[in-house]
Amino acid sequence: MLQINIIRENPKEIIDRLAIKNFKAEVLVEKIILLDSKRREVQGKLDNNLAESNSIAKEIGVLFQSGKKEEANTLKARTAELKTITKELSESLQLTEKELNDTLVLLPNLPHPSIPKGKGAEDNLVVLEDGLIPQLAENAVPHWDLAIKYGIIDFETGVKITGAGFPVYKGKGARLQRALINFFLDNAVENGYAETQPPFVVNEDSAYATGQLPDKEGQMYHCGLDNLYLIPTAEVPVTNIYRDMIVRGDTLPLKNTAYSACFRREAGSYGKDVRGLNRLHQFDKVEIVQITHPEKSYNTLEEMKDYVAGLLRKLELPFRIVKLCGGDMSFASAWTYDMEVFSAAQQKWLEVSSVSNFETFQANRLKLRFRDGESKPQLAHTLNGSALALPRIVAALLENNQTAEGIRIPKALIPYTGFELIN
RNA sequence: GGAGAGAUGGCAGAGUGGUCGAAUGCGGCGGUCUCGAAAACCGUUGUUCGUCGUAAGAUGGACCGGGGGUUCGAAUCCCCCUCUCUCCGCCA
Repeated sequence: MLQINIIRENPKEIIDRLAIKNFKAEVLVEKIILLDSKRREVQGKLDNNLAESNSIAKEIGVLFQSGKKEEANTLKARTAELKTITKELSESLQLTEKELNDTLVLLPNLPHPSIPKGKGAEDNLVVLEDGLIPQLAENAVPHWDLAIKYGIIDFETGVKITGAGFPVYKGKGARLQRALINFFLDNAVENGYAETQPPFVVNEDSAYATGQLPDKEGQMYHCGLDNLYLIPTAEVPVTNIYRDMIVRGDTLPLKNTAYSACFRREAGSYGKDVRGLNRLHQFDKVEIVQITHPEKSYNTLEEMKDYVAGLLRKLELPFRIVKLCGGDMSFASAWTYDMEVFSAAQQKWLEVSSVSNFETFQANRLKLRFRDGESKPQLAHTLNGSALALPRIVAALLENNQTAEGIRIPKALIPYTGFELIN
């Protein structure tokens, strides 16, 4: 959520910058400015009313104690009038505030000034390509066929026990999952991220604070009986650790990593994009989260980007990094890098990580602030990224490393898997 | 699932319906003392929204889990909700 004072001070700039995200903000901004000034006007009146009521109440108290009942009763008559006005005003204030807030949450985050305008994925900027794209043998097959061939991922049994998008990993497939999770966590810890095990289910407040609610409700699995949501990413519980907090400035940056299963309804997805491991309802991911000082967040973004690139190099996967254009960026992000791995049998780039700086957009809803010395609390910046999401990594590993003897495990991973070959 | 207790400032913990944003202790910050530190002593110590001000600040409002109500006046009384804790039951 954007801060109201920024909108109040530079409405024109807000509109222009949101246009980069192909978002037409004129009407909303106008409405917000109007509601904001109404809010302040009403609040001023209400405050004056309450001030008068308060002072009369005090007078009455004094009069009662000195036994001047009649005078007290005269004053009571006046407070009755004030009371009606106060009630009206505070109802009006509540309504205005709610409407203002409801409108405010509709505005996406401002893209960083360096973000190019663009319609969609085709306008993203490739900032780095790394690794060699393997030349596969004639008879190379996509990962869903390899999964069956080696008996490591069982999609059909997943359908039986749950439904499509919930595969069962078996044998070396399951072992590979566990190896990747440990590999990613160990790397993150070595890089200064504090390992965390958050709940996989969150309450409404948390889902709201990180922006899943109110608008992306349909993307999450909901436990109606307890009104809890299955997390779509560890970002939600991990970032919420810091909800409603004012931290000391010298404790920044706060760095956390967490493994979690992620649950996504993926309503509306269909077709060949969902084949095999490409898009699942439940998947595993290791997430990295940082809370930083506003002045340092863009250095941090680069650092996180490089960190993820390092992981992909260790896995010996060909990848590219794209800087998303305005049109392809998420609602809450100010700057996003996507990391895409080349899956050689599918001949496709698969997104395996997304690293974003949200600046104060999330912190504002989270009420996550820091204080430098004695100064006023100030909103922190939040960043997060996948490091990494497993299914597409597995897809690429299987496809790119297929040989006549079996699937070769990258060197860095062998200590974790305990085997060099899936055969 | 059953029974009970509770929710107050960073923490602990008081608070006959009026002068309570809230005692006290701890912690934090500043100072005195000291070569320095500890101890002791003194002072200070929340968030948020208006208005005025370039600012420092001044001033008014709100906030004692959340929401309603009673009252001239609510941390204090009433109702609803949420959460936490204890005991019993069940159980990884």
